[in-house]
Amino acid sequence: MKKYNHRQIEKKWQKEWQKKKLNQVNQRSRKKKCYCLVEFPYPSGEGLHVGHIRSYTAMDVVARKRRAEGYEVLYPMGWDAFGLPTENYAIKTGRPPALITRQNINRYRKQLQSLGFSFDWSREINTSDPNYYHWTQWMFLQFFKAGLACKAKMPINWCPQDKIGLANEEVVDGKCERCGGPVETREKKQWLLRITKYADRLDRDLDLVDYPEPIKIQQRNWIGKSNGVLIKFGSIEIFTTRPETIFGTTFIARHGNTDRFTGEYVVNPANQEKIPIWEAVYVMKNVGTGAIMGVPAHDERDLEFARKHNLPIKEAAKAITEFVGGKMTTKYKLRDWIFSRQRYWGEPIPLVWCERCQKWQPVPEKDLPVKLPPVKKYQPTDTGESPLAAIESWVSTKCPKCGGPARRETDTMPNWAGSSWYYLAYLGAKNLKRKTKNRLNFHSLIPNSQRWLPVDWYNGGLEHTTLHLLYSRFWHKALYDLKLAPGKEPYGKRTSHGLILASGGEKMSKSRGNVVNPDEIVKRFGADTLRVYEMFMGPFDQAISWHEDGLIGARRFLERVYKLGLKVKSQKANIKVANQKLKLLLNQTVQKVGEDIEQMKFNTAISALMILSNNFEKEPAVAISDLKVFLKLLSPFAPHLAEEVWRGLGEKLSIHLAPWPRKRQVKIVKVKIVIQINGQTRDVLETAPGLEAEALKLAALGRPKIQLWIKDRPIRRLVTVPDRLINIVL
RNA sequence: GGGCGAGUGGCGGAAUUGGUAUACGCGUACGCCUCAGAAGCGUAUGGGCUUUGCCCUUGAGAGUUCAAAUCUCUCCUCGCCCACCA
Repeated sequence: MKKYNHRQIEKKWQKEWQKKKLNQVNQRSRKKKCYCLVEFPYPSGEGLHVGHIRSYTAMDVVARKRRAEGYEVLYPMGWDAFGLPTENYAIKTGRPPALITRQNINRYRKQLQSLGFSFDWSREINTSDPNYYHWTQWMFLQFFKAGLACKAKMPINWCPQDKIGLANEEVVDGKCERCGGPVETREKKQWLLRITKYADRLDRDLDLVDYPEPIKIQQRNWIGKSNGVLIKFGSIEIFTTRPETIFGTTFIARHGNTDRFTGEYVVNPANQEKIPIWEAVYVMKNVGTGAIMGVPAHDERDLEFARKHNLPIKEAAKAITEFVGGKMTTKYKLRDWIFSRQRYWGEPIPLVWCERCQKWQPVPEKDLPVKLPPVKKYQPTDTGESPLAAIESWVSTKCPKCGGPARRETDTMPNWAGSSWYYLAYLGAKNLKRKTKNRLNFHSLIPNSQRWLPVDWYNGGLEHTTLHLLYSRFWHKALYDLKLAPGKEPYGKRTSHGLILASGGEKMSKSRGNVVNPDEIVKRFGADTLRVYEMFMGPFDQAISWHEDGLIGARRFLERVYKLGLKVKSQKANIKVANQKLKLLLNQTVQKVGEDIEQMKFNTAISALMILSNNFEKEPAVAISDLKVFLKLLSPFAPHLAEEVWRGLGEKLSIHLAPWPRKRQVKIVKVKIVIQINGQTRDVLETAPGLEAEALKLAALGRPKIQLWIKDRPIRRLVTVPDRLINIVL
């Protein structure tokens, strides 16, 4: 075969790797472990997004490097399969969500497999599988029993025309996305998970993990810890972080729908002054105590409010020496996690309401999972309950405690539930499939968790920083307190990828019609080209636009590598030792690629590989061992092509079983020293390294170009940087 | 309103973290190859000029320094996330 035929090559090696089970992890291995995790996709109808590929390729590169470094690597994949779009599609088409989900998953799996990711497919999980949500429900019950779940009235978006509750996403500019009518706020009793109980630990334990600083900051801001003081103004207790400004208080305000004076007054405990009580829109109900002391002299919003309503604005108050009846306290902005949805396509909440006991009773563990019953209509009911409420035979049940008549909870869980513990589920993926699973307890379901947790490296999207990532940390901590999971934190290291935008710089979306289909690219250019392009296109953590032109560059690079393989294979003389320059470059590349992968600077890693292959091309002959080092460095990025060329050189074992190249010390024989005059580069000197400052000075001054610049002006100063630079200041 | 980022050729982007600005790739031009095209290969490619060489150039302006894309300050523009954070 003389031409780089990506279709044939990629299919061949994918089959071979699968047959040899190259990517299956041995959980009991004695080797050092490395758990690499990427956010599992929601199997939507649109198919795999090129953004998924960016994240998955990056971690695939890391996983492959770790294997080559001798680690036992777990790199799993699964499906975050519950969710609103599938349900809405079911409503539209009348087809069961489970069926739609199965079809979407099959498509996603095929797409992911076509890209040659080294996932351990024997551990595939699916959050909508009853074997999976069995345990999501089980964990919810543990939280319920531990007092972490409670029901409370919460506002929801309500469309009076369609008579359904709406997700935030379905409300566009205050209007219902379906009918365009106005959306109201309604109070509804919802299940809450008490994440606020963990606010302090979620904040504090960020010190224990290796997350990028902006992510830590964003989580801290979201949790919103603030130390302040509770002060009573008569019957109203306010929260302030600035107690010293109390003398400047000219009014008290609590949350209201409009700005209005209540007609009531209280006394300022600091100076016994009588001040009015107002209701104000700008005061937030959920922050602090929901009431503030208005200090226009110190707070701009207070000032604005006071101006608008002609309230007195005092000049700067004296510092308070001792405030009256105050109490030091800590408040958080974080709110409890609303855990119910009035929807069909989610995990049923495994509780029943018993009339006789007048209590919510947990479904006994032996009766788990509470399976989603088949329904005819997926529409929410007119009353805003989930479609499950319409199935009387399912709702009506017996109280597990007293045997009396009882009714099932018809709310389901949010999609964040299943994804909160999936890193654990991968460890027990094989057990989840077993028929005997009901006899397992949680500890034997998730084997070796002590050894395999925390996740060593978790890559995902920035948009999940304050939702999934925080929920999952909370879930883990709750499990930890119940002695169900090891360690305080689930994820040791977190990184994030930048968004891939369409070529115009806009978001890719179906409605804009600018979505790039990876299938076509794999077909036309090959999986390796797509992988290399996505790693080369720009800095990994930054948003970047898609440019089809760049694919051509990646493809050309791989074609040249292919040709290089043919050239080396057919060359007559077997070169054993490369020339000095090449040897140095080879070792620099080993170092550069290794370091760049660790820092996720994939674009410069590929660039270094291109420079090396360009240099190989210029040589009349290349040592086979040198080319093999290059191929090994390339193999995490372009696993199929690297394998093909590697085997073509006579190797019997897969390149992916070969060890990562070691750096060798190579003596540097020549350095370029920049000669500057007044900070401007005027000449470059090539010399042996280790030149002393005095010798360098003489060499520099001896250069004719430099002579011309200096003429007879006196040298005021000399600055030298060894083996790098000399600056002559005139 | 708050927070986090980012502004470098025609384009995507490099820059040893203060030490040759524009690596690598795309595009473009010319040449080779070819009956011809495509592909491939080679050379060139920030701008300007009075072109052995010189001057300018990292959003704008100032500052620190022998030396600034990099550090400091002021301003401008763009992206993302959150929200009336007491």
